[in-house]
Amino acid sequence: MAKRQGGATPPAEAAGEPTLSEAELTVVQNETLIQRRREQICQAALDLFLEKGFASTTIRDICAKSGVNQASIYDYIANKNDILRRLLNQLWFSPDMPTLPAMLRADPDAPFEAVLRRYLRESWVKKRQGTLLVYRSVPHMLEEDRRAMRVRDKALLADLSAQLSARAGLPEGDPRTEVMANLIIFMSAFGPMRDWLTRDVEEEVMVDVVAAGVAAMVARMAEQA
Amino acid sequence: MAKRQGGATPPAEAAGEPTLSEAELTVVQNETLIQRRREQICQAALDLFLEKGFASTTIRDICAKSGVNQASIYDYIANKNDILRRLLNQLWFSPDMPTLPAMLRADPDAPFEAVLRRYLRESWVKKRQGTLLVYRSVPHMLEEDRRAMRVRDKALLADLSAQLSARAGLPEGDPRTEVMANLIIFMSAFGPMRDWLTRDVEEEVMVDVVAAGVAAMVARMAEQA
DNA sequence: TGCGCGGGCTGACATTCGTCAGGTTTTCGG
DNA sequence: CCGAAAACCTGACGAATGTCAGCCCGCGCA
Repeated sequence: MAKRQGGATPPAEAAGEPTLSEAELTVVQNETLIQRRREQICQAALDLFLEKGFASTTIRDICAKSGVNQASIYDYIANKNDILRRLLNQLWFSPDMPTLPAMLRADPDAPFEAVLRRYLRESWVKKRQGTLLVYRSVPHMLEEDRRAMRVRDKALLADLSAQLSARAGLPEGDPRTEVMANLIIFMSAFGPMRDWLTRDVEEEVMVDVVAAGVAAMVARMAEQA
Repeated sequence: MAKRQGGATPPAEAAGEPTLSEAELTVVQNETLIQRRREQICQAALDLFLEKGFASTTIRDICAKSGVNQASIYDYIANKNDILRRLLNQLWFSPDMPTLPAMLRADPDAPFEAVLRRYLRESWVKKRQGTLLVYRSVPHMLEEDRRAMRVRDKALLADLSAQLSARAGLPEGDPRTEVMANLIIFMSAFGPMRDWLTRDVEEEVMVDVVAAGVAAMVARMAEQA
């Protein structure tokens, strides 16, 4: 039987977003089986990475939790790092993970606070796991992947910064909008992460308070202009 | 020569803050030498933990970077986890690491924004490494240590929440002040962490924008009461 | 009924890890 | 200048890790 051989697919430029390359494997041929096994593997790995960290999670752990055999697992993923990359693609680069600047642009006449509230509501839960994974796993990512993440982050930042300038009537390139954009991005990303301390507060209350607070920050910045 | 034997000192309740217990070692007797070596070790370990993560940093790495021998290192620290605990004590539990509620209480008549700005300015750089280390190392901390961190975080949160209620004229226990306190804490903690994207913006500008923004958030919350 | 092939699995490899016993070198008071 | 105490280091042990070669089984087709 043909033994494992993996090639790397180049980043899918088509989607417009940079994507981390996922290895291609040619041992198992049933495509739907591959999909199903990969889902098992990635789900188990995500749980374990969040619980024990990437480096302390062993392939054996992942196999035990996902029910895939220690040898077979290499028919579905190329190596441990490949699992991480697949997770990052799902949780960070996925096109159906909404971004704030995109939502702002899509609805330029809606009030900032309303868009923000909608964005937060949609991404709150989804983002929690992704953000934790990303910021914990930075040291274990390949330099190339780290660069991809930074590129995306910078683009997002510039985009939001421009939107804020426009809405607040500030000149483009004002450093304050950049800082503000930075704050907003990391606020909406890390906010969910912090709720391990606030489990007893209703999600809706949290979203409302955050949205109102951020809107106030932006308004204050605009009136100081 | 007396061989290594470590006992654990109980948390130093005296300081009022919970502190992670550090192992006591009795091999080397020159106390100032111990201090110096420990500093070398901890500094090297901090750099490496931040760069490669706790689990992927080996004792051998730490020895190479600090110049301490692989065997001798166990004359100064009990084990790898003991190094982490010592770092957390320095960077997270240290009494000269300022906290916002303490500064607010110390100066109850000063305007919120001014205190906030002072707090941010004092803690911005110091906090960066500590926060990164803490949030990345959670999976590798002993459950007991994790609990200590959570206790401290909850206390800080409740403290700030109460201060905010008082200053904003909201009833104590209003969930919005808790969310707001949470936001502020993680904002001032994670803010510095994000500046890998914003190295080109002046620190002073950043602090001012953050302080003004947070103050606006709080004001908005107060006027909605 | 026999056979080929897709997929599962046992068992093991080369490394690397944290840790330390015990010998070797340095230091320094007398 | 000596000898003991203090500090340093060589070398190794057992355990755990990522990875995979190669064998096994069972299903569907002839």
